[in-house]
Amino acid sequence: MKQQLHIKMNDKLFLRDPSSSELGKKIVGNSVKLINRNGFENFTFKKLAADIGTTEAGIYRYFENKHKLLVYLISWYWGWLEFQIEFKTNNIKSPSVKLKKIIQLLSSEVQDDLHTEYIDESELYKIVITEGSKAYLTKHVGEDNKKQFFKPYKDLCATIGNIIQDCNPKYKYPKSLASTIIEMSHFQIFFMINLPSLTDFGNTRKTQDIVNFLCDLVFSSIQIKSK
Amino acid sequence: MKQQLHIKMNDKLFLRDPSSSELGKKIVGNSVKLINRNGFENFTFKKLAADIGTTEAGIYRYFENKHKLLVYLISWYWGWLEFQIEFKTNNIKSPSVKLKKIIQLLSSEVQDDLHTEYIDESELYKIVITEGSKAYLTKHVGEDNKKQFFKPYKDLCATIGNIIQDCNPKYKYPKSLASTIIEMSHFQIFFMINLPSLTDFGNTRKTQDIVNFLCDLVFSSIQIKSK
DNA sequence: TCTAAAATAATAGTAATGCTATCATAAAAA
DNA sequence: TTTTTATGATAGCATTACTATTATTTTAGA
Repeated sequence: MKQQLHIKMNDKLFLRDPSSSELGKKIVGNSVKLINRNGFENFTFKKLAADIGTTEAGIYRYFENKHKLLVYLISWYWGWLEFQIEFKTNNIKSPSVKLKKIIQLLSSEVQDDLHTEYIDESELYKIVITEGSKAYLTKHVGEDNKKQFFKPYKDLCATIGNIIQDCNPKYKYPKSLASTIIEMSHFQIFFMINLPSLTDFGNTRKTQDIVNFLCDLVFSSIQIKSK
Repeated sequence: MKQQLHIKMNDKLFLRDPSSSELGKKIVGNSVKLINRNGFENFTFKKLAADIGTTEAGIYRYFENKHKLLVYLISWYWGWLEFQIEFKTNNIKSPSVKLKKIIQLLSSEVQDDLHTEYIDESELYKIVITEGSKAYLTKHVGEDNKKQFFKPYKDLCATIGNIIQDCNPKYKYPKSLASTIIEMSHFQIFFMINLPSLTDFGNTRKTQDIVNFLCDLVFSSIQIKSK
């Protein structure tokens, strides 16, 4: 039996833990596919229920509403990515090499991680790009934040901020630079694909170009003031 | 009579031009207030109709749906801002001074511009920050883009990109840097207010700090390679 | 193994949302 | 003055976003 990876989730995000049952796993797994196919706005619990052969009410037993499910998915992704980062930068000493690796992980298409059976990370990555910001761009960010819904995102941002600090302890904006890296890695991908004139990568459409852009941005910012 | 400023809008965004009638102006003006109060998700044409004393059907005669109205508002803002930028950087020769001024305009709370009677720009600015990305983060970006819905945004990005080029003709990512400036000026404000730990401005909560951060980011990126 | 608890399925129902259609009236243009 | 155009009033309908009820199945504990 393969080693399974379990991401611990904030239990205020669900009514019943979806990872604890087959139905729950189907809800999460298929929601990823459906949101990807239809977009979050056109995604409904009724369609999801039909898709997995259960009823709307069945899904409401797991998630209060579709926004909580979205936040769950996005949180799951950030938790998973934090783990990936930990794993893949584990033996890197140099903070700048580490930072570069993180930018790469943020900007590159994800392969389905076989250590997680019911979530297809490459599909989830697409959702994070297109729907990710909708998790917090709401009137109720404040309350959601109090309930710690954005902890995995904030943790990742703090991790990256610390590495930036390690690169240059005098740099004044480690956290803002960290959130800029995270957001821009995804936005530039979205723009490159959908509104290419907002980027310099419309012709090549290579994520490597985005990595180069972000590395250039980050390292010129933090090194210019280091000596 | 005061000089009136008219922003020319893409006429595929509406069914009847809202700027051509009192009702239309009320629809646009009050939608800004209502979206701000309730958030875009909880905003409905029914509520808007009640608010301005008309009927739902009345509003549908102007806008096909609330998403088109949102895109209209956001486009209007970008058009208005482009004009502001033109106006306020008019006599500035130095491209880097110009760029700094633009970053300031993007990041600073807007005063209600009295040259536009029915739209409160300071309210609209809040919508642009919280709801702006929802205009394009959809499954139908592609079609919307073909209909030129995002032209004002892309024009502004091109304007900024050109100024960046003027600062340093050798800089490789003028457009991506431009879109980064635009997006980040707003995201950092949103984060500062709602998720302050994602920024370095949680204590001060001054938009000037965001301006400083972005200027630092931009000028170290473009000048490091200039001689 | 029997029993009780918990999870699921099936069905129904309700208020709100996102529209479209119709018709009467009022205002503006020809 | 007539005709077009815009608005107002009302109705209706399919879908969404839920909640509630009951029956049935699965699981866990004694």
